[in-house]
Amino acid sequence: MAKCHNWFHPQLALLDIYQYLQQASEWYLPHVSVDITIIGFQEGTLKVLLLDSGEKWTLPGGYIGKEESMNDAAVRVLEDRTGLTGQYLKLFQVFGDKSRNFKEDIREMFRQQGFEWKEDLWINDRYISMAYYALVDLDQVHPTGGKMNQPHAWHDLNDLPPMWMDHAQIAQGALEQLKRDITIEQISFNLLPEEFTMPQLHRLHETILDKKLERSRFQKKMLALNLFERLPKLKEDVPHRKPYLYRIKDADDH
Amino acid sequence: MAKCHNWFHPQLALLDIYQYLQQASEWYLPHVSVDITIIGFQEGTLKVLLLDSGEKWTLPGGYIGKEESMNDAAVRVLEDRTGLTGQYLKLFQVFGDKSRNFKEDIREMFRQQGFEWKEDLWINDRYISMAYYALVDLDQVHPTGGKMNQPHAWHDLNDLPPMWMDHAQIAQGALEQLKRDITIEQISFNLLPEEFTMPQLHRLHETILDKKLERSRFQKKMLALNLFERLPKLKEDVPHRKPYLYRIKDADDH
DNA sequence: TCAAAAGTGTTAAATATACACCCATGT
DNA sequence: ACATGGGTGTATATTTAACACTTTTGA
Repeated sequence: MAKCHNWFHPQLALLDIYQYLQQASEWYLPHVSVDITIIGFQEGTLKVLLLDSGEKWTLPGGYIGKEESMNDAAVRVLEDRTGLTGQYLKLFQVFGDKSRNFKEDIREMFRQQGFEWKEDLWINDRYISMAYYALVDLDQVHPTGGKMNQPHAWHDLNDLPPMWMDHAQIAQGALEQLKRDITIEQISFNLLPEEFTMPQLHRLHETILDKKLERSRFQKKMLALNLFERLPKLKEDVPHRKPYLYRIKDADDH
Repeated sequence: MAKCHNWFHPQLALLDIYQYLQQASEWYLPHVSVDITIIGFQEGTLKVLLLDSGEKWTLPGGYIGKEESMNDAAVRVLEDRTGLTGQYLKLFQVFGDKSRNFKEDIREMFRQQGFEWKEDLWINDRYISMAYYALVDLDQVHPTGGKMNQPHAWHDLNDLPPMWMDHAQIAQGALEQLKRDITIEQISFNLLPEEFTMPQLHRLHETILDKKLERSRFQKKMLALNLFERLPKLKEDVPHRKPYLYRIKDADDH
């Protein structure tokens, strides 16, 4: 269920790996992968969930089953990594360059892990990546590392570590798409807890767009959308005047 | 070079067809196709270039070569059909449903054409469609029917004939994307001749968005963009006062 | 000379912007 | 009481919308 460059785990025996690759090439569509930029928001910065693959990091990804719809594959991969369903998830771009393969990276990884590398391995193929981004409430996520229990961590989306292939570019593309999207439709609340305050939403938008937004105007514009309903006040943990809590209005009926 | 359901031509001998299918499965990535909604504008209505495949019509399409970038494949298909390069061309959606195959349609077509149908034909597979739309100056296009010289025709985009599979849905999606796109970026002029008038552009936007746009405001907004430069007047063929001609300013340098 | 289409201007409404003011809370 | 952050109001600028007026042209 993991991606071409994420399928292994140190504990796996040699046999298991080649067995897994054999099975995968039977179950999945060849030459097509799904990569997800899972975005969270914590302590005033945007985070992205990455997997540790040795020297470099990768986006969580997977393949599309031969009997599986593309979107279902994306939902499956996201759930596998975060344990969450029903999250905001959107295909935002397709990376289809002919030279897009992980051959050299995989060879290096095999060398590091002491596996025998073969030219005709399924995962050496050229892949078209279906690039999704997902918005999650970071505090709700308990990353599992997927079925393979891979090492993983939240990284600053604006300060990415060395990443494989074009994965840094994909994550960057996700951020740019997110910037465009929140100026048109109201989706940003997916990054916040179910109950949130306007100052929180305000800081979130400033962080995503990376620019100052006038406080008064932002609040009025958001409330004028008539999408949120006000609840009693927020108490705990805030040092000064307690802001109102809001949540999305009638999320189910429309 | 043609699409799974468009690859044949009545003149082709039986041998040629199976030979072609054999070659195609060697040259192209499996399970992935490229379909293009080629949009033109004529006599106040939006047109789309369709191929005649017997009972139903299809969008022009093709496959991605194993050594070819996805976008290059789209450019190639578009040029094959229209003889044009450098047109506005954009991936707008991916259709990845698991049940997306042409099995029954192909069987019916084979029956009509008197070919022997086989269960394991390459073209019976499930396909993920990379859906592009292209904007062309209809008067510049001399549709060739592609390398296969298939029958083809311009159809009204708002009054589509019976089409294969989800091709009507794809064309509809292209139109909806175009509506969204022209409200944000100025791309509509790609549907007009190189030199055009503001009334032409005005009618074009009204047609695409399917609603009245106030004439005065539209003209001022367009000119305020500072994207067009005014030329001498349009003469011939117009019945009343002759409008100014415009063209895009500095199309090359920016 | 008149109707139709094109080009431009003028005013009112709606929105965006900037900033001011008051409220609640912890120190 | 005062500094900080939150909530709201008000004056101004900008943009959008509606419509009026003038010009050109063919019938």
